Amino acid sequence: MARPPRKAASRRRKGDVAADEAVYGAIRRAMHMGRLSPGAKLQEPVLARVLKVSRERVRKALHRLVHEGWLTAVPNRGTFVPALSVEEMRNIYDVRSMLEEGIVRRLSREASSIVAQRLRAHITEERAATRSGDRGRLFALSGEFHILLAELCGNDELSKLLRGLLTRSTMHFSLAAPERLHNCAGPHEHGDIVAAILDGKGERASKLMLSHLRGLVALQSARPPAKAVSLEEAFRGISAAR
Amino acid sequence: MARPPRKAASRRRKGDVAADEAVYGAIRRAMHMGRLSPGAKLQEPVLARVLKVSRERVRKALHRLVHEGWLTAVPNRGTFVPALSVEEMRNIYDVRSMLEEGIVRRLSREASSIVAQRLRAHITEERAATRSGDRGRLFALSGEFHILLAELCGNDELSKLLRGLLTRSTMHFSLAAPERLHNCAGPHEHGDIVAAILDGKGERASKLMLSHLRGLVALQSARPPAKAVSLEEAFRGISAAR
DNA sequence: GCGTCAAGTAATGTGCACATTATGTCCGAC
DNA sequence: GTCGGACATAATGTGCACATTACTTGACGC
Repeated sequence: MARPPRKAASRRRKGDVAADEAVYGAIRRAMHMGRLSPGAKLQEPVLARVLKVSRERVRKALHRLVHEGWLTAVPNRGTFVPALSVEEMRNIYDVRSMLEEGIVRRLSREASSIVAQRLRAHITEERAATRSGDRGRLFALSGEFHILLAELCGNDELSKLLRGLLTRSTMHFSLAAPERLHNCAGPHEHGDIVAAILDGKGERASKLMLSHLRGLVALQSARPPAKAVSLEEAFRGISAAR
Repeated sequence: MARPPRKAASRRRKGDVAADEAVYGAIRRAMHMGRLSPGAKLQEPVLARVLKVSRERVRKALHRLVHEGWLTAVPNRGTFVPALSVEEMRNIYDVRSMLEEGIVRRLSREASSIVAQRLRAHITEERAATRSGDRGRLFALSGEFHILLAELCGNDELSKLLRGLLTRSTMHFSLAAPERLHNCAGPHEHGDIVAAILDGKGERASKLMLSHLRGLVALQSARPPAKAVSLEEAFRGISAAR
């Protein structure tokens, strides 16, 4: 016979796959909002108490974040927010350059009407966000532009890879300059790239994208001195309830 | 006071970070040797018994492998060897093309004498392995060639990314055609690419690499019907002891 | 006064027991 | 004979208790 239940069916949900995602998202949000300074230590008991979940769930989320490159783990020491050197950052943008150069080249070669429509719609949204001064929206749109380009290639591997690189890039913007309006130099640069793509000018689009990315690297030079705050403060208003 | 030890210092090693790596490597080796067919289910209790480790350690290794793309996890179902579709494979090679095209272009532009030396040494090794008929060595060298190119660029992010893509590519060679001599069409193709790089012919090197990668995709067309074996047989001779 | 070392404390790491879920099997009804 | 459902079994998922390690505080010796 089957083992008799002891605690008589606790009210916990069945799948609970959403709980992992919630914890993961909460930590990710805190980083994206610039609440965690580079070098900060993410203690499991504290996070478990703040997010109202078990320590094992926090551990799992931290492991995932470490594996994705968001955090750095030191054995028997803990998990930390990485303080990326300028060289690491430059490397990320180098890889992005290679991929995104290929992306705009391909899109310039074979841009369908659907692609053109989605690109133009995105630029329109960016301009609207700029006019209305919606900082958060523009920040998100600026990043999504690069994701959109990758997705329009129809290659899932490509999208996934670039998404990882981009999140790590934009994280540094959040950490370095949360007060900045947007992570990309301006919507008009995106507009120029789109125009070149839709004109079939692959070379020009490629060059514009490369200089655009170079501009982003330059923006990262000045980094504020990163004030340290407690985890309780960092996660104020952020929960795993979602 | 501190909690008194109960079992009086078991003989387990201190760090035990090597144990995780050993389990991870054992599973990875089994896949690389073509012992696990696509669709095979990796059961935690079986692996724990075969590899002589705890189930939690197996779980951790499986989670890592899933996150790296080697395995696929279905909630409450288990972990499986993915049966990659031809489209997924084509996507991987597409991304590889973008990255490796940029790599050879860069190396052609700024190839130092050290780079030249290492490239020539690698080609020499490949030729020696071909002459002596050492299948395993040649197989490994063929893959490492692409890794070497990435590493010579001096970009850690690039190396790491390409390594992930390449292992997934070569895994399919192992799964699809373990009896094949090498995963690349031949060492002479690698030699031609190196020659073009060292001559500073970026365009030619780029075109050679692209056709080389296209050739690899073509090799994958014929896939044998994947006979199913038990995990005990698959891991015969493979242990976590290393 | 300063460096060194030892004990306490709180973190991380891990094995275990239990709950939950899916799968396979058998029996019965139609 | 086949379809449907309930039960048994074995897997996965998770919280908990404990071991181990690192850091901190304090005292002692030089």
